[in-house]
Amino acid sequence: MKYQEFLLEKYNSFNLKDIFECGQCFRWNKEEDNSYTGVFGNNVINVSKNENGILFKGICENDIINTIIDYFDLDRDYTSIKNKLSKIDNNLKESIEFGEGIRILNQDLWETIISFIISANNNIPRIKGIIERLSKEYGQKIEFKGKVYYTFPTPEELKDVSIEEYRKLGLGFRDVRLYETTKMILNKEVDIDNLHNIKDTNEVRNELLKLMGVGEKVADCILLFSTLKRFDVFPIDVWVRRVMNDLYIHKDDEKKVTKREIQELAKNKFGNLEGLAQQYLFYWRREIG
DNA sequence: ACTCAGGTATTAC
DNA sequence: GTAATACCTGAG
Repeated sequence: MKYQEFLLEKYNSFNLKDIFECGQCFRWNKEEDNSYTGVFGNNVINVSKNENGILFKGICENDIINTIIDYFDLDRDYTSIKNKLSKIDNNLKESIEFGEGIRILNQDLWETIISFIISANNNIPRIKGIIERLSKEYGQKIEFKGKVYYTFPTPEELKDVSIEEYRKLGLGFRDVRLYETTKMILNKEVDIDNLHNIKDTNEVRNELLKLMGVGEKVADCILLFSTLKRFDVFPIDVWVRRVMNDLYIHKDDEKKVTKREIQELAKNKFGNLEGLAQQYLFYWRREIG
């Protein structure tokens, strides 16, 4: 646990806003100087861009270089992925030009599960608030630059938290879902460590769906945004439904578009990169309005 | 007062 | 299987 720095000089597909505000994470916040600071694992990292490259600095548990390469998915060739997807059609091409600096982070599976359970039928400011309060109450303290940050609580740290205590943090009806899911994971009723060993995405998905509060959309977000890193899923929320209807389906009422319909279309059009296609389209549509 | 927000669980055909 | 409905909370 010590202060470290890492300057990434050569890079592609790396834009701070695109990465941190494309909807995949909840714990990265913009600073006055336009850098972003976030907590992941036992690390507090500040990321900024300058003429020399991308600068990462902060409190890091292990070697910062390897930590950053892993978390920011730096070994993946996003350029070729974007080229491939851009050829599919002009809509996708435009959305990729808009979000050209997106990278899908390798976020801790447990944290991603809980975060997206909290996201259900909720809005982003409130989701972020709940996650911060949960971390402050049950996580570990880390100090960086005179400010105090808190790690996301582990399953063990939430072991004895009651439904009432969750409710006090403002979780609303999601209190039971956190309580039950934490119990199921601690019991190994669902062995989340083992999920990384399962090849078939649908099989992993079915395991996740056993968790209380994890439905299809949340399961797909977990598959896409966590270390599970499955790109062959297509999370459908209101924005994705809207953009898919407007671009390809053209029904007068987007609520009449079924999930199956969208999923089949996505699979046919985008193939095994559908998850990334979803992310570019989602971000584009949500930002443009 | 009322609607809406990164949906899910439950119940009833 | 598919459709309808309730659900915490806080911001606009």
